Parts: sequence; C-alpha cells; structure tokens
Amino acid sequence: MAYKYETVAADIRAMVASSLSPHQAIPSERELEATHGVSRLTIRHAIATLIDEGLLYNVHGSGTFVGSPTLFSKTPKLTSFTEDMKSRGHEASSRLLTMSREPASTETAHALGIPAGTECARLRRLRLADGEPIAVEDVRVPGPLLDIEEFTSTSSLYEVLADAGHEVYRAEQEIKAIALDEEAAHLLRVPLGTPALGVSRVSSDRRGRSIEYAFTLYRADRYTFQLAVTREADK
Amino acid sequence: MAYKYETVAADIRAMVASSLSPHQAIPSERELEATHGVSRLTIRHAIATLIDEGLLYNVHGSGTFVGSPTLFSKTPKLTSFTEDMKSRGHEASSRLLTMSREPASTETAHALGIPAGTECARLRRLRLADGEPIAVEDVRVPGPLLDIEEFTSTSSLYEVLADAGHEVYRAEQEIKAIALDEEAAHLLRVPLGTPALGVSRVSSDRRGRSIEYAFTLYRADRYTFQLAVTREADK
DNA sequence: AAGTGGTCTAGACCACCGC
DNA sequence: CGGTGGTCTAGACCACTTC
Repeated sequence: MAYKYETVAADIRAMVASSLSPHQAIPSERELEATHGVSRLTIRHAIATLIDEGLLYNVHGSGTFVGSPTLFSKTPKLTSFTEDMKSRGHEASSRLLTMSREPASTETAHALGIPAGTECARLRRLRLADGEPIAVEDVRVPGPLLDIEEFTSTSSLYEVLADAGHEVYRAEQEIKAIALDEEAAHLLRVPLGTPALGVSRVSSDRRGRSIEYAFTLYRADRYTFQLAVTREADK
Repeated sequence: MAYKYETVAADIRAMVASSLSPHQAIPSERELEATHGVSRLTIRHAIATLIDEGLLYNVHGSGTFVGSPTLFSKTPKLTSFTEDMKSRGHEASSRLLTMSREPASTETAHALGIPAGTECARLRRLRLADGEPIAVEDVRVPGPLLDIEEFTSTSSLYEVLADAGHEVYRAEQEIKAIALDEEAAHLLRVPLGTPALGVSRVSSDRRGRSIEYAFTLYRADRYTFQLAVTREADK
C-alpha cells in the first residue's frame, strides 16, 4: 500500500546510500520525473520528505544535494523513553515507584487545561538504562483516560493510552537545570545537590487535547538533550 | 512580491485571529479555492505553512481546525540570542569579554570538521537580559570566515557572518546540566556550584558547511529551554 | 452517501544560479 | 544563456470521517 512518492523516496534513499557522497548532486527533478515515470510534483513530494529528514538539502537554481554527515540526525521528534534509549544504544527498563489517583493540583490543572481538583492518575517511575538509574519520572494523566488497574510496571504508557484511543501526537517541553533534592538524589544514586536536567512535558493528541503532564529529572552525567534546528520553519 | 500562497496564508491567519476559536474548523480547501480564486494546491501550500507554525491542525477526512493555545508556540527554530530574548520579552545586550585568534583545539576541530590547529576566531561574551547577566558564551569561528578586526561588542555575529556570505541556516545543539565553575559563577553573579544549562551548538550554512561552534552557559533561574515536538517528522 | 483531506497528472511560467 | 528548483493551474481519483 505504498504511495508513489514513498517508493520514489525509497529509491532516492537507496541511491544516496549506495553511490553518493555528501555534497554530491542527485539527479534533477525533471530527470527523476522521466526515469520514474511519475509527475514532477510526486518527485518533489518525495524529495521534501528526505529534506525533512536531513538526508538532502537543495539550493534554488542550483540543485539537490546529499547532506553532510553532521546534518544526518533528524529534527527532534517525540519519542517514548524506551524508543529514546534504544536510539542511544541502551536498553530501557523501569521500576514503578507509586501509582495513585489524586485530584489535580493547580499546577497540573493549568498544564493540562482541566479544572483544578479533577481526578488524575499519577505514576512515579524510576527509569533505568542498561540497569543503571538514569531518570525519575512523575506523570499525571486526566482521570477518564487511564485505567490504573490495568497498568503494570512493564506497560508502555503511550501504548496503553493509544489502545484507549488517545494517541500522543505532539508535546511541548521545557528544559531546565535543577539541583537534585534528597529523595531524587537517593533514587538516582548521586550526591544531594547534584545538577540534573529537569524536563516538563505536556503531551496532546492530534486535536490538541492534553493527554499527560510529565516531569522528569535526568542524571546530568548520563543524559543530554540533543536537537537540530533550522532557520526557517516553513518551506 | 508576495506569492499567492503567502497572501492566502495571511488571509487565513487574519480570519483565525479575528473570528475563530481553538478547535473550530476553517473553510474546506475547496471552499477556499473558490473564494480566493486560486488552485487547490496553492490553498494546501498555504495551509501547510500554517500547520508548521502550529496555528492549525488537520484531520484526514474531517477538516482543518484552529490549534489550541498550547500548540501556538512554534516548532523550534534557530534564533540569535537577541531574537530569542526579544521573543521572551526581554531586551538583550552584550559585553565582549575577550576576542582572539587561536588554533583549534581537538574538540573544536572535531565539532567544526576542520583539521586540528586551524586558526579560529574566538569570542567570549557575557549576555545580558534587561541589563542582568543571563549567560556566558564562548564561540569559535573557522579562521577565514570572520575578520575580528571589524567586530565590535555591539555587532551581531550572525549578521556579520551573513554579510560575509556565510548565512547560518541550521544548527545542532546539545543541552546538558552543569555545575558552574568559579569564573562563570562570578560573571553570572551566582554562588559557585549553582546548576546551569550548558548548550553546545554547531551551526552550518545551507550546504552543511560548519560556521561556528558555541558553548553557552545559561543561569538556570533565568533561562529555560522550550520546544515543541511531534510524533512524526514527515507529512 | 456526502464531505473532507491526501495523492497524482501534464502541463505552464517564474526566480535563481553558474558559466 | 541553459539548467535548476519554486510556484501555479484545472482537473482526476483515493482514503478517511461522519452521518
């Protein structure tokens, strides 16, 4: 069930991998149009997706070229902790610390855009990479969305939510530096006051309805945040 | 010299601002096609740019809708310190600490993809927001790109580089939490060991050629990093 | 079934780059 | 100047949502 632009994109990806070096030009759009027997718009659609990935770049009036290796890494995308760790070459695991239902604090209510006091499911988890503690996570999900009775320490929160019809599509994150308090320092096995990365995340579905509010503390010596940005968002 | 899709995008933006609330539908693509007298592809192009900005979202088979306020803030884009501060409602200023030419360290050479020992321009600047110190910045630019004799404390590095034909287009950043050393703590006027956000940035032009390698320490109590991410990068 | 956005065609002309 | 990517048209059909 592949669309034409997807097969064209796959063809170009294969051509780049097999026989082109960074900064070499790929065939022009009109050439690709002829060799693939599709319209130029379809070629452009395929190339646009590969530019999004950072595999190619183009210059108006000049051509389309293979990106340099430092441009390979993609624009930031939303991933689960497990996916994130896997992409970094680590095996993720998790230990459920507490699981409860509580009324939303004013902070949680504001973040999720719900009335204060609304019942929420709250999960606190210790996150491990290759068996070593790397982060402490504190998540709130609005009451009706998650049935905590069905949640176990090995469950993927995003999968459970998706199965219930709430697929996470987008998130806003705020990253700050924080000195660890006693409890978090103990859980992460570092001295009190050690700097850590604190990440607040509000996730929502495609329609912009809030799904979760999470605050995660990452050990600074084991975790850094990486992202690529471009000068213009449009195209 | 505005393109049609730009004027259509501006029209839609105005319509949203003046008379639509979050989650309300905008007119269908075929309606807009008729009312604006342009082809549907042009309408789609306009809508695509607005979706990129987070102003709209669409659902296949259902319609195109106004995004909720929490989705307003855009996907992360590359900005200068001055632009960044302005968007946060602060006035940026700068104090040039040191300016020199030095051979590239192995770290700098690796980051910029140049041979170790290549001469680079190095700038160290104290960054201020509303007159208060907020960050210490340490920037290296490969030798031939920047004439430090022409650089003053009020110059915009990106503008000077752009004037010399090296326009910053993309950057890769790494964010970590760090305890401030004595010198940085003194410059930022906080106690030794205070947590700070450390941001490494390698910027490149549209062709992927490295332009600058910067390391910036931000006061944790005055600066946080914000970004929106989506589940899939393509479309 | 009707309406929506998603893909696709076969052209055309414009804006930009390099020689 | 010729070749490149960027914009645009007027249609067509497909895939999905909603009723």
